[in-house]
Amino acid sequence: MPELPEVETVRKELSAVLTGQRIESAAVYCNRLRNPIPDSFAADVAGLTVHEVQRRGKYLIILTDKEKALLIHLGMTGKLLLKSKDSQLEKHDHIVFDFADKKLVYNDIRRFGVVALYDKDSLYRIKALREMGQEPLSDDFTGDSLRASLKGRKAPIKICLLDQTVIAGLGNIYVCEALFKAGISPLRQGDSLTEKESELLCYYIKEILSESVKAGGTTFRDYRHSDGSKGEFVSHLSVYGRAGQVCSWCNLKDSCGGIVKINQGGRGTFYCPVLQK
DNA sequence: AAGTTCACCTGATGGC
DNA sequence: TGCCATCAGGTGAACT
Repeated sequence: MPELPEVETVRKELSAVLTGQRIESAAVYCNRLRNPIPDSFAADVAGLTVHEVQRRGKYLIILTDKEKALLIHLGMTGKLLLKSKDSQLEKHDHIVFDFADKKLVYNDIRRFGVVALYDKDSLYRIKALREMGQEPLSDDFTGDSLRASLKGRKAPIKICLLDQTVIAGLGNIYVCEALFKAGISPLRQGDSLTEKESELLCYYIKEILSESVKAGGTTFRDYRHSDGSKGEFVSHLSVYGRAGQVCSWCNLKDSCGGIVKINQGGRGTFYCPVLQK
């Protein structure tokens, strides 16, 4: 579910509400997430004060005092919801953090997410963070750096772009969308992109992600803002979830294309075979 | 090393 | 109505 724009949206919301706030107490209702939550978790986070909410790829990093950091990944169906103190516990609410006048609820239907507390200095020793690729919205992510990280990659470009060690934060929706905008077939070998194509792909990755952040992300099914509302970017999607429809480019050019759905690595890929070569 | 397949989990949807 | 198969925005382990 949540890719970079969705996680960034939640980051901004949590940062605005929780910075400077203290976790009065916490409760774990189900500890079976991707990694089991240790029994000491609730006691360990109680009393920590939020200093800053950061994002790296699809991970949220909540930095607190006492040199601690909460690491959160929303998996496929994770949500972080800010609720009033008197709100009721709902189905799939697994962890509740109580603040002075709010509570932060971690809800996750499929329980593929991650919630863990680390010492600040050990955080970046975690494999996923240590090996994470470039942030696509940073200035040092360029056509050249993208091409360099794709060097020697024989897997399809679609698969490469989903690899978080190649580039951080892209998921199935935005990979499909960026490849469409750049006119590149998802079937192309990763290292087959020319200098010009890498430049174009880099440009559209930045564009699609930043436009989606502006719209508060994409709610295709489960994703929600921290107030429970939906992300508005879904209406801007060109190919994802649009199998059978005529693509906007073909429509403009009056050619006979249609968006098709294929399977790559066990996941759906949407693209226009006429436009994307 | 890098590519591929599969498991993890719940719920929605569609065919019979 | 029920039952079954399939699919879903992610990732990491275990194969080749």
